[in-house]
Amino acid sequence: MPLRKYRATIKDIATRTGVSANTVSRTLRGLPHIHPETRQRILEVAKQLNYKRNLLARSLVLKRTESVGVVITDTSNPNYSRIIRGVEDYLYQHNINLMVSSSIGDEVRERSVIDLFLERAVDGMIVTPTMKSFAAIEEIVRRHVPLVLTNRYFKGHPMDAVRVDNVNSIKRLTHYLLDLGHERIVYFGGHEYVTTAEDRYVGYRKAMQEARRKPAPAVFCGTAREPDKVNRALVKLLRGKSRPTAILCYNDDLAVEVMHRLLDMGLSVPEDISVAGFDDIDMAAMLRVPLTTVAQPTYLIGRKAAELLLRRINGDMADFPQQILLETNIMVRASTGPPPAR
Amino acid sequence: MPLRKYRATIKDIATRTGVSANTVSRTLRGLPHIHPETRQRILEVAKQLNYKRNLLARSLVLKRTESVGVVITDTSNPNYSRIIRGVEDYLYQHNINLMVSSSIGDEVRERSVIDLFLERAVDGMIVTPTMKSFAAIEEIVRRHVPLVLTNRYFKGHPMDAVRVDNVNSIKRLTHYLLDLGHERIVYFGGHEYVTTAEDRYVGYRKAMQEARRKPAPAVFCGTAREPDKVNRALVKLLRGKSRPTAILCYNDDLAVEVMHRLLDMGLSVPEDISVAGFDDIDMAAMLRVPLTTVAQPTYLIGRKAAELLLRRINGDMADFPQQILLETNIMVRASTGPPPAR
DNA sequence: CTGAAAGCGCTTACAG
DNA sequence: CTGAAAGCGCTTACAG
Repeated sequence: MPLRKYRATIKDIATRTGVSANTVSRTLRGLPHIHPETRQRILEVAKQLNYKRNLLARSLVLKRTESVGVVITDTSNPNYSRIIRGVEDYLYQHNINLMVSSSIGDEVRERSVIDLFLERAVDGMIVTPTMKSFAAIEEIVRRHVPLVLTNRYFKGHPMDAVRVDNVNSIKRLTHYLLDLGHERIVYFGGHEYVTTAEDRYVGYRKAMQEARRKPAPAVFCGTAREPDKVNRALVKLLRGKSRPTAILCYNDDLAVEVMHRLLDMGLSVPEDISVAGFDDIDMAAMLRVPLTTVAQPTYLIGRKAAELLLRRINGDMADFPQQILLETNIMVRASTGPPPAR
Repeated sequence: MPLRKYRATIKDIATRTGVSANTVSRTLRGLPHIHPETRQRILEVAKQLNYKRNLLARSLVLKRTESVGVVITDTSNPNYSRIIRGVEDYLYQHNINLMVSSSIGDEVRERSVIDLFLERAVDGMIVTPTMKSFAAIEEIVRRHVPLVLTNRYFKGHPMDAVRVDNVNSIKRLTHYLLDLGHERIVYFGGHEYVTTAEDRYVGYRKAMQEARRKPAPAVFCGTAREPDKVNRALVKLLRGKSRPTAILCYNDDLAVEVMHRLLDMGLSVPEDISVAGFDDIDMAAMLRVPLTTVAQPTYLIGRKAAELLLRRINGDMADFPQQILLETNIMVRASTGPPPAR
């Protein structure tokens, strides 16, 4: 049994001031045509009762909640929490509340948190889809609730999205390795159903083709959260007849894992094998062997997504669907170098 | 102008089914005493209209929003975002929405986000106070909105709180250093108005006193976000007549900063000087010199806070005010060792 | 400049 | 088993 909290209402102020609720409401909202004395009395009583408006009631009539929902893979992962912070800072300026939920890459949880946001009548959503199902996303669209995707996107479903150009980023990174003299470069890790992993593989292939090298098949062996799978794939890769001289990892978490495995095996990075990642996580520069990687503007992704979403919420549908691609930076560090001499 | 979204209501279902709104409502909530045929018709129409309940309206009458607000220093900092994730996972099981806001250590922003949560009528809040003012927190209490603090607390204001025992944790860490033979140990960094920093200094002093060593004055020189201040303090410390053989840093971010400065100066860690931190951030184990530190159960702090908060929201005031102290772990790594021989 | 009434989409007694 | 009415705390036309 919840404790009964007293909360002054507009009506309370009205009766104590001897005016109507209408007048109180208009005064509180700063609308004109209120007699100065009336206004002052109302304001005084409001303060005295410690009045705070009830946004619930307001939202119900306005059909606008001034709240936005973010569904993201994992709120505790800095790659995502920085996006959240970017969203948050922008929304804060507009007095809009932010609800967050982690999908943890699980389509059931994804569906469930999206449904709850829908029931809660958020004005819009920003989501990094799990990509395991389109149903939940489709439901948002069907209900005409403004939606901006981040990081990933669905092919053949034109929707607003903010992300980096994964294809091009990895292409540049691959060219950098090619220029160092590498020939046997492998794309390693990630899930093929996630567009980021797929796009990165595409970028790698493009670079290889441009350099007239034969691309190697991608090793979609999962993420750092599945270390056993990753390890098996890595061992297999190294045992193959033509061992790669460079490994492009799906992301930094994986690259850290891979690099440490290699070092544990007694190999040297980058002397025996170069390793590169994606994300530029905090520890990348601090590692025993600082990691070459691609820096994503995560905070900015969040901010841009929030900006676009608010435009949509306010009815501005210009350039729909809009794909905002943000710039990445190749951070060259010690984990990559020329291939070993033959 | 927001686009007009169509949304089926209970009334829509009622008219199309030829029953009253009451009956629809009771059916949808799974209450008994509904004729099976009526129920089925209602359920069918609801599905057909793609009905989703409007939690806003529900909350208004129930005086319960099934939402909770979290105010934390910085949602993008893993030390905090893991707390959020702990809160989130627990709330998810109870179908409660989570709103988050960063105070960024700024009392104005803190006040403002708390006020918005209050207007939004959250059922309760979890906050890591900035400690720069008590007013915002007091407002929550005054309105009888359930509140659980995390990490920090206000002296002389008994409130529910979940945190680690900073005093004891640092005491143990200091004893470990004393046992290694250190005599000149310094507590470094943080702000004196933050209870965590203060408590850590107290813990250090206690250990020193127990070992009959003279505690050194704390160097409250701020956090890693104020690198210049920190650096000046560090240089001054090292130039002093009795240079410390070990530095206990307020947190890991600071310890990383300090350690790298020392290495840059050509000093060896831990041969010339030992360095320890607090938090066990991800990179701590991966650094060039892996960092000795205190691991906090951040996820669990969030989870426990959420558990306690839900109990309070449900009217269970047992053991109020409750102070939940969670266990820490001293992670001994390479950044600490015996002091240099004289 | 101000008020009475209706309504947002639900739930809750109260009848029948 | 079902319905009519009132009400949650606001805002919005509409009068005056």
